Amino acid sequence: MLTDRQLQILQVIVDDFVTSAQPVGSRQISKKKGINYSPATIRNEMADLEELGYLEKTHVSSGRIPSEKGYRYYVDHLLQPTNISVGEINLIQSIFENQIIEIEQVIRESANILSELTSYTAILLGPNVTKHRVKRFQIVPLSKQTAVAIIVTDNGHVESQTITLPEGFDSSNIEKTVNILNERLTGVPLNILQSKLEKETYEVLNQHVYMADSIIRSLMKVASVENDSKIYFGGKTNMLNQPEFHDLNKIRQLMELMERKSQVIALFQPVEQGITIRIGSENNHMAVEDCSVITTAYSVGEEQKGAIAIIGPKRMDYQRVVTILDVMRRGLSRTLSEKLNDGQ
Amino acid sequence: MLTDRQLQILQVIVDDFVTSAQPVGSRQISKKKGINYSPATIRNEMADLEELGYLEKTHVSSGRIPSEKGYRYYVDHLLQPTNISVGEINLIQSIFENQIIEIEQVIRESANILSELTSYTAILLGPNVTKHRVKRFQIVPLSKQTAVAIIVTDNGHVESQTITLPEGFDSSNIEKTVNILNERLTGVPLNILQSKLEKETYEVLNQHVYMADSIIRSLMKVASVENDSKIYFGGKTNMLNQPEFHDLNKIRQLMELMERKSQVIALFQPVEQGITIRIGSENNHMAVEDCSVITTAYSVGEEQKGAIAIIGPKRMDYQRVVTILDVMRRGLSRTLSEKLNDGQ
DNA sequence: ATTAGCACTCTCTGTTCACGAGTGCTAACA
DNA sequence: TGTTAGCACTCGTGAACAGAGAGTGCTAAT
Repeated sequence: MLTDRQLQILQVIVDDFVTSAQPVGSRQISKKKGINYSPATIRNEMADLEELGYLEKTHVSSGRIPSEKGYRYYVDHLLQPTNISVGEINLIQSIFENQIIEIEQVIRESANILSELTSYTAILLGPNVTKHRVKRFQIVPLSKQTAVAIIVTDNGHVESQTITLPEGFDSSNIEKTVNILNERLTGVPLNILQSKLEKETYEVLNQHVYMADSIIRSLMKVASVENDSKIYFGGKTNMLNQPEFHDLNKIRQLMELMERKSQVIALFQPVEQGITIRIGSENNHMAVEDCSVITTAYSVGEEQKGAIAIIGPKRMDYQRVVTILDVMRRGLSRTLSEKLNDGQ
Repeated sequence: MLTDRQLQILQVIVDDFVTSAQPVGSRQISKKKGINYSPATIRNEMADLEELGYLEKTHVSSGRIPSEKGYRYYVDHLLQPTNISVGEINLIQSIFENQIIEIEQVIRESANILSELTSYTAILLGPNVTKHRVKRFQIVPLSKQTAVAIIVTDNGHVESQTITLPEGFDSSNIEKTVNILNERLTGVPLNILQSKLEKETYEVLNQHVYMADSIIRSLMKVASVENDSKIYFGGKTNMLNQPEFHDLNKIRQLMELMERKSQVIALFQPVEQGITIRIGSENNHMAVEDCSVITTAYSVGEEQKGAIAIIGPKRMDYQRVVTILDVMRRGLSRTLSEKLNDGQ
């Protein structure tokens, strides 16, 4: 267990290092107000903290920097809610005030504002559409062989795909198909749509229209809604301003990570209640081993969840980011849920 | 006018510098086969070429590198068609062979293959949808106040938007509206849809349904199809491997450029027939002053055009890129036009 | 017209050196 | 016993410098 004085010193070191990016020396600490010990005393404490694994040195006679364990202790025990300025809160709120705006646009804006306020990189996952329910099927013929199949969900999300029609599949066939689909599948959530189509609907369709299996196969494509949601970035290049990213290789790794959807989504895993902070190697990915990732989820209505992440250097202003993220999460959840309810 | 020997030397310098990224010296040139002059002779010629503005030195006793004017001369006069390997051609063709694939997917793949083959960054502009014609309108009600308005075009493109319905706008109103829209607007190209809606359609609608102006205002939103097309990237991080981009500032500028849609589109301007090569400052943009941008257009059917660009360092393998780009352009035009015709 | 030879310039790399910041340890002190 | 002053030691940084290597421009010879 750490003594009060050790906690105090750890806190000062983290706070100082976060802003300066320079190893913190004993003299520097002793000059901080609230600290009334000589540098020598502080050196002794720092040696202890290092032995316990909370601090590190960059070289034998440098000041100390927090280790991952040190950051972890800091975020678990020393993090205090900060006040962010009224102006900043207003900036966040301003996104939600515009009434007409589309959901997608709100999220896009949020990503930008988050990155601006934190000067780190913001990633937003759009709300998962797989829980949406089918509101209406539609098939619009384009030519004798092709048509567009459309699914509208109860939230106004639209999926579409051009499909090939079987030879001789005429408009009465289309009409029958659409009727059966709407009758049988309205209200079905997208994530189980494919299996429903394949099993129950196929039977019925087969009895009433010609070449049902061909048309079902086409429809399966539309129903295979990307189960990974859309990704929105803000401040993708912000990391280039951080001194720890003066290394080309790190930049490349990070940029490549952000190009790969699956890896970006992996950053959010596992999803937990509240705000999650993952420091450096806790992210289990080389490209972000010098980064911390702070994630949280927002909810739209009861079932759909989206997620927010801020990626910054390990030397991140955790207090500030946590506070901002919390404001944003609440705002998004409230606003998007309202929009959803308006729509039902 | 340059002598044959000067041309020969210019060509060798460009070719050599393209692969080595190092200033080329006289001794090095004299050892190339096809060159039968001593280093001293070559030095004299190089001094002349420098005086004429085709070559530059990085410092007073370095070898020479091509100036922008040198590159310009090279691409205008010395570029010879290269053969790219059969394997590479096959790789490109392979994208087009898969029959089922969607247009969007073909373009996405093309961007990736292009960046892989060139090891530069590829940008593709999707075909402009503003020339598509309306095939079908649809309004799907979600609740009493909201609905989704959908436009399907003759090419199978789908635009949708949630709209607010006027108080008391019931399903018979919706039906009437949709009928009028389809009757009046089928076949109208998207780029003039808004004005048609606002003028002619408004009149008619106003006579038959309740609160027509409110509904028209909502529909205008759907019709405001983004006139700038979708952008697809391949190998966004490839530039990080180029030695001229060891400078953080340049990287940042380039990355930021690629985040801004309008600036990316500006890179393609002006669009000209055939393949356009813009070298360094010819691009009129700081972020790409050390880059060359090679662009070309592909066509889908008769009217729609998409565009392809390759961004690399000025020290780019122009011959290879031009050849690859040409293969890709033809392939894309042919394949996408076929897909389009299948659909009509 | 071409080329060999030579002096000169500039970059690059490695070395040395002094400086400053910071530490760990010991001994003195309250 | 906890705290502090003092001191020797370590290491990173930046400047100065030297030598090697690559390449040039010029002159004189071919």
